[in-house]
Amino acid sequence: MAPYDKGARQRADDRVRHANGTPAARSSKHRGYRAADPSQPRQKQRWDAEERRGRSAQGERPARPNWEPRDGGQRRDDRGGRGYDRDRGGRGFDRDDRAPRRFDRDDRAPRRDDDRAPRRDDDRGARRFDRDDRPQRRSFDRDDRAPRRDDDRAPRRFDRADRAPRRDDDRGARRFDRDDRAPRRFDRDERAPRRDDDRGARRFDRDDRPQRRSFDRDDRAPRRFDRDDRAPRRDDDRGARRFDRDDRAPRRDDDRGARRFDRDDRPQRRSFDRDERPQRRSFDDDRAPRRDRDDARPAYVPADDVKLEKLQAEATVAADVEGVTFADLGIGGNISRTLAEMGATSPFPIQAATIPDVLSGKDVLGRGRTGSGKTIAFGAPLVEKLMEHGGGTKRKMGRAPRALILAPTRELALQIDRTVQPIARSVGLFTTQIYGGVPYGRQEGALERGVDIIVGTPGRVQDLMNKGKLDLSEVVVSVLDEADHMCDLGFLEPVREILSATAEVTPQGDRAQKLLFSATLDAQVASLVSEFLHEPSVHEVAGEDQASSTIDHRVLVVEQRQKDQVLEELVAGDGKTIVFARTRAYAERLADQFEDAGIRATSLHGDLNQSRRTRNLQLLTSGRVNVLVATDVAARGIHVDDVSLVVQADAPDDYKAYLHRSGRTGRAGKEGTVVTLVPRGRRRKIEGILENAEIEADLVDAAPGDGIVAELAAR
DNA sequence: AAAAAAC
Repeated sequence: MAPYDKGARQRADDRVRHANGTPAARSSKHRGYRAADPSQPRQKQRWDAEERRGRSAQGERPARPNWEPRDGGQRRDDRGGRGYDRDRGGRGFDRDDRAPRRFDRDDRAPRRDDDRAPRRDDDRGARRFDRDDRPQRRSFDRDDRAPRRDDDRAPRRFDRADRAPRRDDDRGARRFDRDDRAPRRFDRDERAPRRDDDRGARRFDRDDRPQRRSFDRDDRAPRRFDRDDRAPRRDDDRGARRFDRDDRAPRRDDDRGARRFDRDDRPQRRSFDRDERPQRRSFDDDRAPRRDRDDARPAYVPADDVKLEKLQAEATVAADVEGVTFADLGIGGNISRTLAEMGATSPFPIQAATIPDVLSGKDVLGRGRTGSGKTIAFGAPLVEKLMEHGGGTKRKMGRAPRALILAPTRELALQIDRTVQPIARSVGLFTTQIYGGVPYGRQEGALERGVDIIVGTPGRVQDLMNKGKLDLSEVVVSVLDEADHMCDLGFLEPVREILSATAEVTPQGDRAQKLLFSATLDAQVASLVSEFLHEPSVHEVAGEDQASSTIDHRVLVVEQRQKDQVLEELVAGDGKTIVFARTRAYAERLADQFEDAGIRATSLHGDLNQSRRTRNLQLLTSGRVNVLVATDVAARGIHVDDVSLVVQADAPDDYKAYLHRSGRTGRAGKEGTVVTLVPRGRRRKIEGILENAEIEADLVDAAPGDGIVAELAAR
């Protein structure tokens, strides 16, 4: 099949070039601009016109990284690249992006109407949005189902779509709201799957473990010993409440479950014990503590083992929560009904475990894979809590928010709001999103009117705080989603400042609450815990630490120079695919390459403006594209239905990244495949990562055209 | 080292 954008390459070749052969920018306003030699007649007049129409005014793009293959590089130069999205408005930038527009156009028409009205009222229009969205989504879904249709028209339509980019762009911005709405869908989807995971998968994991075990044996041996030591403590402290994980499967389950905890928890302890060394192996783990220590503020020094014990998690077993209702847990009627409408008819293990503690006013650490019900696990009780002693301040103009939920990425913040907003609205409370990349106006306006719950990302929250627009002094419940990640360098400081600005006690004199959640909650949060939490209870879901048994993990060892081709073959299948790349540039380049190969693909990374980020993600969720090439911005928390394949074009940095990335597939009890590509030289590294993730996968040599590649692509 | 997160 002929690449539909073949002309682009051709044209690119006609451009003025730098000495190194890199196509020069076409406008003096672009970086890298190089005037054409007047003596050299332009080869194609047509170039300008077309350029203007399709990609003119694109943002400038930094010089192409020298490591970028020339082929892809050239093509990329035609499109906006890094930098073009940086601008907040984002409007007007869209033009640059071909991929998105093409696809968007088709769907957008419908949505547009809906978009407008809502926009303004993120906080309030919840209902309205929902209504509007649903119809849309459905239609989208339908589209998804008819892939063939798309395929047929794909190329051409896309091109046409290109032309109406601006319009799209303008709306793109608004669309945020709409996208947010999508919420329900997500929620529903997430839940269904989880349930399976929680109940079924986990057990599977356990079964799987034997394997891993053998796999890990070498390294883990030491840990086991530790584990043994710890197990007892845990029991002692916690009495293993309802979960006798230890009792039941002391052998294997315990080992594994415990181990994981140990691993996570240990960093702290270890840092204090002899254990420190072993940890290094799991680089992730040992890093956390160190980082903490490097912090300006006093390094976290576990006063004693008691404190550490608090980090020991109580595991909830799915079977133990069967028959339990939200009402049983203390959630009121309105909220319970709303949850049911969202598809959460009965609590999942993590919810059953954390809700009572949150309602009782405790600080809570919860470990649950995104979508395992984590959002509701903190969202529902948070709202319930605010309502309980919200009393008089309700709906008061300009009231200060009383709850804050922070997430590491804007997309995740949006997704969380989609779940929390309906819950809050059901009892008359308002939420608002505070994240970067979008104009201040609406956010500030919402704050002026008064909101109850803030859902956002650290940067903008801090920004508005410093500008005096956001008063956190009345925040009595703070939530950190992906808490361990929020303790990464770059996030920790802002997070600390934000938490420091929240209330210490409630109007009733109780201690303000802090809730930390993550699928990979570990000692990385130690410093934060010691600084802001008070005797937190720690929960996890038994077996959740394991990659779902419905996920097939593969590692392909490829020649570096054949990697892109292998990737192209892998993503050519029909299923929804998310490809993870280490850098934004590579993600963008791969998306371009796939598109040029006739594969409907788009990208998601920090170099895109927010409107495009939102839109591109929507392209995948709606099924208008099959492939999303993303950086780790999409690794955590993002839920997209029916992702059948996750491809790691670059190996993840650590086991956590592996777990989060692979968690994008294998949901709803469906099968999922995770394929990781590694160059020969990196075999060691990936083996270590798999080991830490407790995942077993064979490393197989692969080259373009190999049967294994075709087999995996066909899934 | 990169990515994310404010402008």
